[in-house]
Amino acid sequence: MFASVPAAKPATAKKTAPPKSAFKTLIFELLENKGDFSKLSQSIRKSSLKCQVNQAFPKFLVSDGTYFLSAYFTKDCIRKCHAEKDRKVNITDLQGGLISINKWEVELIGVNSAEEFISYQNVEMRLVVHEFKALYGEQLKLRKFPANLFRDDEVKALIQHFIQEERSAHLKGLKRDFDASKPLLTLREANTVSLLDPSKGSKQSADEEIFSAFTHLLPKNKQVETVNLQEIYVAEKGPDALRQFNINFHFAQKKEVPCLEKKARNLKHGRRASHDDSRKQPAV
Amino acid sequence: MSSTAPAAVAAPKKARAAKKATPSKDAAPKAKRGESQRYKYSELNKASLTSGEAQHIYGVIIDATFPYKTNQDRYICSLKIVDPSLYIKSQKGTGDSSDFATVVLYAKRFEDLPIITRLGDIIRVHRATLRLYNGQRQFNANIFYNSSWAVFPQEGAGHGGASHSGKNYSFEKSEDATLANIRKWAQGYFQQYNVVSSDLYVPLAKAAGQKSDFDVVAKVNQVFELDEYTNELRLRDGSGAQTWNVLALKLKFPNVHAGDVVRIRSATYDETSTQKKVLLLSHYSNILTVPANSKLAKEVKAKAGDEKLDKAAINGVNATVLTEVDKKHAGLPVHSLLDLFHNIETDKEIQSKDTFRTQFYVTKIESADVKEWTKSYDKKTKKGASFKGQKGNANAIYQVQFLVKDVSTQFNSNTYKVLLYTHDGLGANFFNTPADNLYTNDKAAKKLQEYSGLLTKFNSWVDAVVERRNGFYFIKDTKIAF
DNA sequence: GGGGTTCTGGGG
DNA sequence: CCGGTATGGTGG
DNA sequence: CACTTCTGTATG
Repeated sequence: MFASVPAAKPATAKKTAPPKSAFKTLIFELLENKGDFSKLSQSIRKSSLKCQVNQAFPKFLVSDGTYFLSAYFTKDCIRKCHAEKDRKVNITDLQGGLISINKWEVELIGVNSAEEFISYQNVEMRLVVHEFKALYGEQLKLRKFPANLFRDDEVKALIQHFIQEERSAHLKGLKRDFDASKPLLTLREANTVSLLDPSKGSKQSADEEIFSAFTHLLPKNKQVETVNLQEIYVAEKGPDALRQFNINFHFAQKKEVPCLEKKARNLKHGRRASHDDSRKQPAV
Repeated sequence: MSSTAPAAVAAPKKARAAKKATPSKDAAPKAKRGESQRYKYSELNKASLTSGEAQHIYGVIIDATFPYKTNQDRYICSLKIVDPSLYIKSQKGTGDSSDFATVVLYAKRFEDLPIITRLGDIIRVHRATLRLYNGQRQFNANIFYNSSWAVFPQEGAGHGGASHSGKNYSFEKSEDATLANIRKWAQGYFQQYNVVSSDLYVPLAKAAGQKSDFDVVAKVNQVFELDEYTNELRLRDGSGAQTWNVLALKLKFPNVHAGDVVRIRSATYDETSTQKKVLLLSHYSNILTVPANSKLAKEVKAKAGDEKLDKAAINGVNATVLTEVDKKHAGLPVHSLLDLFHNIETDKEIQSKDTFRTQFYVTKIESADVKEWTKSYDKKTKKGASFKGQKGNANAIYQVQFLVKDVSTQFNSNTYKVLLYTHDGLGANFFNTPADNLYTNDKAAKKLQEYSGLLTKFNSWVDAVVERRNGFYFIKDTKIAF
């Protein structure tokens, strides 16, 4: 949960209590406001998000202790944390640590959910980080296994609801001059009403393609610019490291050791009698 | 008969795994020539705890995890089994934890482990080692080395329909009796005993209070297709009025059906869901169906009951089906809108039929003006005329178009027309009120207005039978259920 | 082993 | 020099 | 034949 976010206090009076997850509250609010971040209450927008970094690469995943989503950094943000003289912060070394995201925003964008697993039905709530601080001292007593926010039952329903409203608004605004004199060739043509603007000359048979041109999803050119994480990785660790990272996929290698937590763990070594070998001896 | 070595049976189905399971070293496989028994099966409670030798066992499965990954190159499937020498005798109340054995199967690949979908199926394990773990008899088997398993369905005779590790599996003729015996015993056991004792799961009413993960035994009241990958199961066990929701991936749990009683191995209470009750699963969680004729399934079914549909429940929180289909179509297969409007162009099978069951939600109803939902129908000209300004209700029929959508067409830009045109009698009872002049019949108009609102509400679904006539789909034998 | 993956990040 | 890979050895 | 274990070599 957020450190200072009154996440438990939705701007609008709701019938149900807010969920015990900052990210879930956030997506509730954002969808309720049709993706308009500026409409969220100031107490939410100006709060800091204290998050655990679940993974730094190849996607930067942060969790609120319950759910994780993907975070994106602005150019300014990267520049600032790389400029720290004494304690330069490497984004890609934050895995396992805590960060406090002090300046941020969220936006609703259209993506391909077949490729982006931090999304649902081609909708993603994108967390853009303008400014953050690494919290080295604090302990990580957050939930160990956060879940994908976009796999939550209620979040899915919420996004479905959003899409459905977008669609029916679209449908309502569609001027449909049905030319009865024109012969209908196929059953599909006779029975299909497309959301696509017929005046644009688009083919009526939009069977395969994906429609996500909803008015409240930001197009690419309206999104806040963020730095590609792979570029950050190369900048911080060099091109060799990236190559090594990719090689590690070819033959799955050892688990990457989070930079921040690999110190205090040389104490335990006594291989507990693992019983995954029927020929090994001792019972318990 | 020639008393030769047992013939290895070619896998009857396509093998799940790519490995071989040729008998390898250890204990039993020392069949002297002339002897026909290479494997000797130990009763669960008599297998040696001290020898450390590999042993071979048959057991009845009463619980199992889904095969899950534990690190870069290890997968585990852990199960509970019983047999006539070691089984849970308590019918209710606390069971004795020593009254079953556990089996832990280790493998390098997901495909090398069994996916257990039913309680009561029989598992055979070759070359397992037995040890005591937390007071339990635990059989460990390294499938990545020389152990192997085979799972035989509780239903059916012989060893057909078995799944197994390796490319093939052996089956000696003496095992016919072994298998038949344990099947018979299991049958009786499941009918007389609860099998899953009450300390092995918690009532749904107590789910919210659980500190960590827990198991559930409940009836699946409904399987709702949430999206192209996911079903939402509606569970009840009679311990409270609530219906619980759990998301179950279609691919992972393809065999869960409405009406089944299931055991969920490992769920947690979702503290973030405020609008409905939700259970969360993990990658090691499993959903196992409890045999329908078992004592346990019957008890749970009797307790769970059905959740009746009422208008107040149509609040957008849970997806709700507002209609019911005439029982005579119970066997009619369901087709998606993709089938009805797209695949029909190429699929001969669909082209050859004209009546389908289908499910959809309504994005818009035309006419937008409810009073225009009915017309006065002229049989000669086959035209409907508005009742506006008219008296009486001569030849009243419904003429309503639903613009609809479903999971299969979720991403495309289309909405599809499904018609309620009652001029030939199709769908005449859909709205539970005969077609009438809605400019004069205020009561009917009001009722239809309410239906209109509920049908187009988010999470409202229509389950309908449609008939294709002249290139259009007409609803029939379907009515709103309240 | 009553559990924690991932080029598999909607079987794992 | 470390660790992963390829190769030969082993039991069934 | 598939698996484990040991050894030597190529690779970085």
